[in-house]
Amino acid sequence: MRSDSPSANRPVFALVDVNNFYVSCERAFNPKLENRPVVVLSNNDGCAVARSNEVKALGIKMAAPWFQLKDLAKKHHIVALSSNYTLYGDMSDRVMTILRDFSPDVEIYSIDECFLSLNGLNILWSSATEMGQSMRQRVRQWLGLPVCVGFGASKTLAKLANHIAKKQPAFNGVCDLGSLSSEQIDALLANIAVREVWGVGSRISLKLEAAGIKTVQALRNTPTSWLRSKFGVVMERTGNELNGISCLALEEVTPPRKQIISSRSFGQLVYTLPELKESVASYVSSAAEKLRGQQSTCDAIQVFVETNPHREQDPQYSNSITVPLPNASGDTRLLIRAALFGLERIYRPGFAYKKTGVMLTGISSVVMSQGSLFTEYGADEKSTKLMNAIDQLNRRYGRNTVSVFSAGNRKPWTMRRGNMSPNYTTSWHDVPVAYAY
DNA sequence: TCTGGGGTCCTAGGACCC
DNA sequence: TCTGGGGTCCTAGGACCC
Repeated sequence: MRSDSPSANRPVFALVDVNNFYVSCERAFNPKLENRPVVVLSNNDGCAVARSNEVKALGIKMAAPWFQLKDLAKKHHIVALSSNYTLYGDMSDRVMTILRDFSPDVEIYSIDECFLSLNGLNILWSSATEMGQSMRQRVRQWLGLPVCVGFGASKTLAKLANHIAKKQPAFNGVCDLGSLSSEQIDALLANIAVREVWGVGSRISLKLEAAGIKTVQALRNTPTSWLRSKFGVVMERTGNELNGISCLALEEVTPPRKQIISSRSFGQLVYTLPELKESVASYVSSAAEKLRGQQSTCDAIQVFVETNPHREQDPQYSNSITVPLPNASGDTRLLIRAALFGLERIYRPGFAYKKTGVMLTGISSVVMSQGSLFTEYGADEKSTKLMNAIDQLNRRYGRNTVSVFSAGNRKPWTMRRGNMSPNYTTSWHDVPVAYAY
């Protein structure tokens, strides 16, 4: 099916995205920044993480190191601001609230973007374009933020339409691919680099270009079977999405995180274990807070350290270790103890450390249901059969913590799967599930 | 001197079990 | 006792996103 058929052309998704989000938030509270070149900097004022159009026009790239830009900044009077994530988070919530008035089906995709499902709602408007203009006006009027809106028959097309709305002034901030003829679409897509497609990053675009596929139009006309064989299922899906075959559904509820990272670069190099410990402890504490916030536990914590790879004259060292927990937990003190235990094992004196952090893994939701399973085995059988019984219990009740009692002394005991990865430990408490004797 | 901080999914390959 | 295939779990690494 190609996008020539009318049903494939009908817009199903909208993508709304705030232009230069962090910069626009700062401008909303300080109108003097309007029409001036502005950047917002990352932690420690290291990199430019948001740029106004004036700054983009100077050729300054995303995540460009600020110290390299100082001369340019002086010359063009660039205003540089430290980031204020509390403000941006709050503004983001307000944008999403406004957009929910346009459709109840909203997927918050990132801090400054969301997908809306139109689902026939657009009959309230004479056209999708009119609906998009109304969104723009309302967000601008109520919050002082500029947004662009793209409409398409798939999420990938809506993203692409948003890109067009942003780059081509003739669209006045709203682009509905469904309102264009196939000739118009062909002409548009033939002038957009393949790199701009959602899902095509730097590596894949290089390979595509080497194969002569340089524009979005060329990618759209590439057989999806070829994309599959060269790049896998993800690119195959992208190919289908570009042709108006929607493969990605709207995800309204954000699923709980499967890993939670907390890490940061140091403003100044760090040499000693006590300094690293202090940082690690505070990162664990914020990660654990997020973990409990989503009603989850984790069963392992990974901690890592890195020297500064940009200082090539210095000896380099980076390492990480995964510390399994005896029981799945979200307890800050326990997690800190585990992380510091790991940190001591990977710390090497004599290096200048630049970055450290932790990652919580093996995250599962806290399951309220209780389950128990009693099995009896002879001593010679217990290792295998007991593990099977426990796995079965895990599957049946979705629990990852269970208890094992030995008939002899009734004392709960734990067992580790000998040849499994050290990450995979099963431990038990709470519920008696099996007897072994 | 100064170079972000989060996340996701897919794949290949090893180890293990039956 | 020998052999082997299929399924599954795990990890590491690579790609992507903002």
